[in-house]
Amino acid sequence: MSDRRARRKQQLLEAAKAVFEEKGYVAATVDDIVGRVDVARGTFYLYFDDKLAVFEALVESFMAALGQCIVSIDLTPGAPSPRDQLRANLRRVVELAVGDPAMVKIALSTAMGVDAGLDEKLSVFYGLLRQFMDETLETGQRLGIVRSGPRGPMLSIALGGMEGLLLDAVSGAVDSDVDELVESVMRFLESGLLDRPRA
Amino acid sequence: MSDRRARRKQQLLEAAKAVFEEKGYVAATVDDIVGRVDVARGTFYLYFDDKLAVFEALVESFMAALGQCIVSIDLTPGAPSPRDQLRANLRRVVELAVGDPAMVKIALSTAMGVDAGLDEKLSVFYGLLRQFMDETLETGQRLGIVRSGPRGPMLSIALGGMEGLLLDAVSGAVDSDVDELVESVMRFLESGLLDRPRA
Amino acid sequence: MSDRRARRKQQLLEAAKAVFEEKGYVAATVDDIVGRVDVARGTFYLYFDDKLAVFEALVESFMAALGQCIVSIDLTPGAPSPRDQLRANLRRVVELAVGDPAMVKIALSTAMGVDAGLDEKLSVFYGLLRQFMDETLETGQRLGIVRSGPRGPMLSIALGGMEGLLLDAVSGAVDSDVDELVESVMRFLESGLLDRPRA
Amino acid sequence: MSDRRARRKQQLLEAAKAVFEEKGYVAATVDDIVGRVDVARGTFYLYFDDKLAVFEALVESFMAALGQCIVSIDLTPGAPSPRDQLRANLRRVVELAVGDPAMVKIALSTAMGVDAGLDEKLSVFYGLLRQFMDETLETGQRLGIVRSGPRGPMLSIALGGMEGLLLDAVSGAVDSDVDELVESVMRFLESGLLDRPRA
DNA sequence: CATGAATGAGCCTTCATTCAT
DNA sequence: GATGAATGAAGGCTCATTCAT
Repeated sequence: MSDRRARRKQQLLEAAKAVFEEKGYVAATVDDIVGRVDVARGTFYLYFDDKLAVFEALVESFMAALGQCIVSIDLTPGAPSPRDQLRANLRRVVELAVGDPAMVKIALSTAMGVDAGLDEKLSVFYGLLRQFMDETLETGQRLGIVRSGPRGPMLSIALGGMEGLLLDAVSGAVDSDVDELVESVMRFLESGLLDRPRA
Repeated sequence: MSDRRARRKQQLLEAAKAVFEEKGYVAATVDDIVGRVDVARGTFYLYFDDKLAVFEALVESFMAALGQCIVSIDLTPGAPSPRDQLRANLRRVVELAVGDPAMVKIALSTAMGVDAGLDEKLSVFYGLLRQFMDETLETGQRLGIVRSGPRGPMLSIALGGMEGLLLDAVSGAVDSDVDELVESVMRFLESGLLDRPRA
Repeated sequence: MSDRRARRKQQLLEAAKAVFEEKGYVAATVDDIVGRVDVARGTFYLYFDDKLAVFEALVESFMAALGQCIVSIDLTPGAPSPRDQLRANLRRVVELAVGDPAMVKIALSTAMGVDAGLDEKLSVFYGLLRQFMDETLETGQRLGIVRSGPRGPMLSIALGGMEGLLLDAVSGAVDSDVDELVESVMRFLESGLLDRPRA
Repeated sequence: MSDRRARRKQQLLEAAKAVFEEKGYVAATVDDIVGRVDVARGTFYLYFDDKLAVFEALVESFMAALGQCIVSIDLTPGAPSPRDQLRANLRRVVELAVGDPAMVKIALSTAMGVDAGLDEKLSVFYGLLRQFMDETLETGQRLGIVRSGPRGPMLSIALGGMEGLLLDAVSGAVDSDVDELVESVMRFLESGLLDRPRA
């Protein structure tokens, strides 16, 4: 039954996720993974070509989910304000992250440098994300919603800031309440960290 | 001949830095390192206990340098404004990073998850950095220089943002002009990304 | 349903023959075989004890067929000349070989060294063949049809020569016209390769 | 010292030769090989890239030696008769074979089908050998030394016959006296197996 | 009869580390 | 100090074979 197969594959994916989170990709062994599901080593290879394949499956599906969270700002009259749409995007991303802490750690701390092929895919993904955000920012600048100035550093800081916040949230360094996280980011985007500089 | 020893050790450290940057800690082999210095494999072990030791030496010295960059805000009358002191701190960090791109990549992309012992040390370092910044922020809030509100998320975003910016700078995604990088961060801290929300 | 069984078994035998020819015994997998018949892996084991069993079945049936091709020289008066009987033997062997090129390749290139048990059986078969030929040669020598001298090397060369010719025929290195092959061998047996040595 | 290395490599080559002869390439394990020399498994990989590499080294050096045995027939006046030169070629080949029985078994029974790359090299070698012999035969035919007729089958039979004889010689099925082996082949080449057919 | 998921022994290969020279 | 040959633990992967359905 393909049902059985699907279940087994899911078990292996989850076991792999846990193992990768705990030990990192390289230290993780196929034995660790199958040990968690209590199946033989060979079984693993019935479902994945090799160790890298599970890792890729995990990261890619997470990246796909992340991609789903982010939708273009709708500028048609009657649509919610860009600010609210941005907040909605943020909220979806934060919810995704908070709902799958292990994947956040895996994707953000161990995914790069694991394999040339995967690195390439991740780079492409990050590149697309960055480009998408860049276009959004450009539109925002035209509309006077986003402060003017070179967008490159803004993007790097904003994306890095999100990564930092999410990582700290899932690792318990900051409270992982979705509303609070979203508002924190919004405040940072809106007013930065320092109080209004005089003049 | 302690001079000779020191030079050899330095050669090995630099070779290791280059190799770690190129291949990541795990994929890097002791052979790669000694091959660059054109020295026998056994020689490596005359200078370092094991592979992890070089890595730690590199990361720790970088962390130490980083620690030197950051000095407490001097509130005595007559000292430069806190804003200028913050900017000076930032500038030192950015200069350090831009001056040693390889270490930035190593410390920020491959350092975590490599080894339990190293992870611990890094955590401690990050924890101290975070705590120091937290106290700084607290002072800032008391003085009305830093916007009020929970500091945890602010810290996570700010530190993550710095990481993101520095990584993108050393990898060429954004221009690595020190002044521009410093000003970008300052603007982000001062006004965020979005323009003044109306009302 | 013993008919159905027989058909299935035949399908598997033919699939195995093709796979063994292409990849050799060791590289061939049970999966390759069942994949060709589009049958599940377990099914294979309903018809054969193990991988070696199919191989043996193939080789043994080929050896049996080969054995059928070779009949003792009939010396009764009125029988065809020994030369013609030899030619007839040869023709049957050549026809068998040309009609089943895959088995020729399998039996002559990959059969030895595969498995101790099979090696034993092959050795026995070759031994019997050799012994039979030896007796035939002896008779021939007594009748003055076969040149005198030690028969061992003659046998080795003649049998090896046949193998070489048949292998080259089925692999396309020499033309595989039955008549031509038979006559080539006859000429070799009758006059060797070199022209009449002078004096 | 490179001396030590050379000795070790030689030991491993000889151990590998023995193992390949006994078990065949595929059944042979690197463990079998190092076990014979009583070194650790890793040591093997200091001298050869992988299991295939030793095998290739063995086969190629044997093929090279074989190539050395065969020299073109010298037709200049005053040179020994072509027949004697042929005999000398034969003798060198036989001596090589008798002096290294294991390699004969390896090269003639297990070398094909082991690896695509090696197969290619062997095919090229056999092809060259065949072509060389073909040219020699052609010259012989022009000079009236070699019987006329299509050379393809003659070559297949002669080469196959040699293989058969050498294999049987090294495996003890026929006496391995060099002179006798050479003369057996010469007789076969000169007069075939059957006695002079009448008329 | 047929299926195909599961098993697990076994092999190849890598590489950090040691140590005799 | 320096060398580099040797070690051997460890892990990825394959595939013949079994067995519950």
